[in-house]
Amino acid sequence: MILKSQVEWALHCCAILAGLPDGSYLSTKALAELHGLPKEYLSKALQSLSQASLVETTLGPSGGYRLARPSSEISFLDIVEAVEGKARSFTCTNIRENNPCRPAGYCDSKPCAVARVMWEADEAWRNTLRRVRLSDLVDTLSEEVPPDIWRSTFEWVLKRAG
Amino acid sequence: MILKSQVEWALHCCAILAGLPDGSYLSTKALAELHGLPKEYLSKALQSLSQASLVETTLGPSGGYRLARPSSEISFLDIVEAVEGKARSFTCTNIRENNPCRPAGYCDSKPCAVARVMWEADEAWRNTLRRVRLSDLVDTLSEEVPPDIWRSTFEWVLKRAG
DNA sequence: GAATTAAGGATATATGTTATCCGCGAATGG
DNA sequence: CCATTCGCGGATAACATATATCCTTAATTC
Repeated sequence: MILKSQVEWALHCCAILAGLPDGSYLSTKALAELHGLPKEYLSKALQSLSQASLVETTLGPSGGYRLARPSSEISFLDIVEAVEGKARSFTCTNIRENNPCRPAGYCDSKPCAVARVMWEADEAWRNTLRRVRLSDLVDTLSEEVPPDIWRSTFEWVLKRAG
Repeated sequence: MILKSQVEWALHCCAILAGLPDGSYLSTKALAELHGLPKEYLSKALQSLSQASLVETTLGPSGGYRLARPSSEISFLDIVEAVEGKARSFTCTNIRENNPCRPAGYCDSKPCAVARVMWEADEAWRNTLRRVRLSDLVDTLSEEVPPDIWRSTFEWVLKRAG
């Protein structure tokens, strides 16, 4: 059970977009260069964010991406689910139905007890991600990243933002 | 991010093994028939349980598997990790190191803030699974599965247990 | 000694992830 | 108006992992 690397990419990109001044956009090219990622493939992750309405886009030179709403209203779960999908990590194939001791056509009233536990764990995972906002990440980064790196990074970004 | 179907298989098999009388074993063949699963491939899942010392085995006719300890001392997490591995679902590739604004050779004091959140969610998932014991599953099943199916299933199993 | 079992290696197939390339239409700037 | 820049989506390929089967070996039972 391993998340796509696109999840990591999307989270880092959103953290950068959160620091953009209002009304400006940042292109895939800039985001790819900043993180050392393959531009074409990163583009797929950003398209996922766009389809989930987490970001807005504009075309042409000086076009690119910006957040569709304040970073305090975007959760980790929003971003993770946009890229990874909303499907649960455990899929129940109902193997209890193969039990040869079952009467034919017997119908279960509840989902399988095994699945219920696995889904509960899945919910715990999602709840943790739901409680963390993108703005929390930005706060943490602004505390932990050395001020000179933080500053020069956003100078680098602003030079490329449209 | 999807768990292997072997996780589902292992959990169901352990639930059956938990109902075996002391000292008896149940073979891969019986477990595969009971759940309608491919015998050879299910065998790989059971081997994982064996390597994790969750079950004990014996060879020859009337051989097979039994739990290595009481079902109250085996957690869902034990079984899931035996099959799925203990690696975290999120792997941090440290793309912050690719930031062109970083001084060469700069070393981070902490793991990436993005990774820390993702790992926290992973821990929440694991904690949920850690808190549920195999004996809890058996309790739930014995309440929910209709008594006649429950009984006939274990008659079926006992007929094949060595 | 014959049958049965778990264990593990080798191999094949299917699916999913990672990645690249291309063409389209929209927007920008000259 | 035109060349460039962009997001978007489709097609495709390389690679890894999951799923599945087959076979051999050694241990055990009867």
